[in-house]
Amino acid sequence: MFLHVDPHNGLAVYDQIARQMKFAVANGVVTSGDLVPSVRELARDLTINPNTVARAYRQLQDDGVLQSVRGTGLSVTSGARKSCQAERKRLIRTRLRNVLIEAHQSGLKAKEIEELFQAELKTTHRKSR
Amino acid sequence: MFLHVDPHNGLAVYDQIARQMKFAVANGVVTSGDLVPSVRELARDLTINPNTVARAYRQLQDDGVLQSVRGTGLSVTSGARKSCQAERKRLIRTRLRNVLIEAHQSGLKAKEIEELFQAELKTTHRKSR
Amino acid sequence: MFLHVDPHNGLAVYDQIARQMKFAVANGVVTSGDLVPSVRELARDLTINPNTVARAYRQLQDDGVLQSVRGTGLSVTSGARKSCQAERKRLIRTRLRNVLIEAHQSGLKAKEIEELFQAELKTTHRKSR
Amino acid sequence: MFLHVDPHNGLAVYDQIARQMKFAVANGVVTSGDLVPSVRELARDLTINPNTVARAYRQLQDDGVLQSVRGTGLSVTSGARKSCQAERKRLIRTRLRNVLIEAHQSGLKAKEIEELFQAELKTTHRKSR
DNA sequence: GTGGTCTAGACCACC
DNA sequence: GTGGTCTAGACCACG
Repeated sequence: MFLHVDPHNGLAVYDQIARQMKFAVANGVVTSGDLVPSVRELARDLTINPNTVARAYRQLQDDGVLQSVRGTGLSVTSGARKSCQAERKRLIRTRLRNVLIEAHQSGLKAKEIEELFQAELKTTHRKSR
Repeated sequence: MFLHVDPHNGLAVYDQIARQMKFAVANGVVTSGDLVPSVRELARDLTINPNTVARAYRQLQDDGVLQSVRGTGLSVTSGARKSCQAERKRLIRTRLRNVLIEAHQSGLKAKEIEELFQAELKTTHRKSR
Repeated sequence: MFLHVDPHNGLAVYDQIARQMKFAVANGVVTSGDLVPSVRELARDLTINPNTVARAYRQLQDDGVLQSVRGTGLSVTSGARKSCQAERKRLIRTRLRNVLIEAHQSGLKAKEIEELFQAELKTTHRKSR
Repeated sequence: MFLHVDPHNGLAVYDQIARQMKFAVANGVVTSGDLVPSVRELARDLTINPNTVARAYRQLQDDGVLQSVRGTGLSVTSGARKSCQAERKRLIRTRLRNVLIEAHQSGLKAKEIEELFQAELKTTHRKSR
């Protein structure tokens, strides 16, 4: 199973599940039509409360990532991959903007923040060429 | 007064106060030895409960930014500016790294993320020459 | 329950709770992963206000002794025992030094203070063989 | 002037004055019959509120260390030195006992606490032979 | 059920 | 006037 959860990390457990599921969809780990694990099964695997899994799945349905297949379970929707990738990129852009805004307010010059960026970029993307 | 607060911000009010105060210290808006507004005065100005202000100030004491002067009020500690600036920079670096890590995991190439960065940098730092 | 509190103690109630909790952790009365009593339960047992307990627990979180498990309660962190023991020993050494410094300034000779020490040691450690 | 005061040190300012005065009396820095500085003068020297000095002097009168000399000021009482020395010794004994009690509760063996004591004693009393 | 936050109002010691 | 502590009661998100 590609999901793992940490009750100590500050983020709500249901949110961790939803995010990781979207991540998995965006990266093609699960694709359109795939059935996701049942609420009970996933709850057992992660040793968490089934209500929590149900809540995560409900949110994923609200976000159009999952759809219920009557009598069978929940499956990944057809347009899910594209929308998850788009949401992901949007999210990253927003967070990047927020960091830059704060950096600006802190008095960091464009040059300084760019140096920081290049340094971090090297460490995070070093193997991605 | 240099502080303003939004109860619908998602962030706890006491935390907003503490952060903005550290920000003000880092930028020299208030300097070592200055008395910060009294608990009651600030609570009145922000129309919030004095306990909430007190909690923010208590946290700032725990963080070594403020110190109590008995019967007089709370003053900014001597080393506060440097430590606040350092904390601020550290915070920004960490957040920047987190965004880049997530971008990397999302499959964005170094080139793509750099384009995003340059675009956002222009909008946030346009007036900082 | 291993906690008891005296409102007339001079020490703040929330501080008494925090200290005794650290004490309990240091001595292994509660160990890593254990859930501490809930805020409401402990408040009821000690017949004090839940906010006071919450404040004690918040401080213990700040000190890295407790961590919150969302929707479940507060648990003792993994490294807590060692850090609590270390803090405890450090505290005792400091207080001992302060007493000796004051004794020295008061003009007590090493011999006199040692007699005092031996006398008190007998009464406090008589059963510790 | 042999008195100095720190508003940041946690202890009440009036208490700092009273303690230091008793200390000075115990050590013979000021002796029976000596006039202590007037409230106004001392307040000016320490740049603190005269009320605070007055409170310290009032407590010293209550403790029998100072007495008012009509139209002249406050002088050190005749038995002050002995009583201050006695109080000082009593205070030290109490604090020493408290440290030992806590050490005992922390599980330190008599041998360990004695080692700590001897080590600290060397550093504090090294020049007092 | 759990903790987290906030409000309201009270009392204290200190300057 | 100042901060520090405590009580009481409310609302929220989470599991």
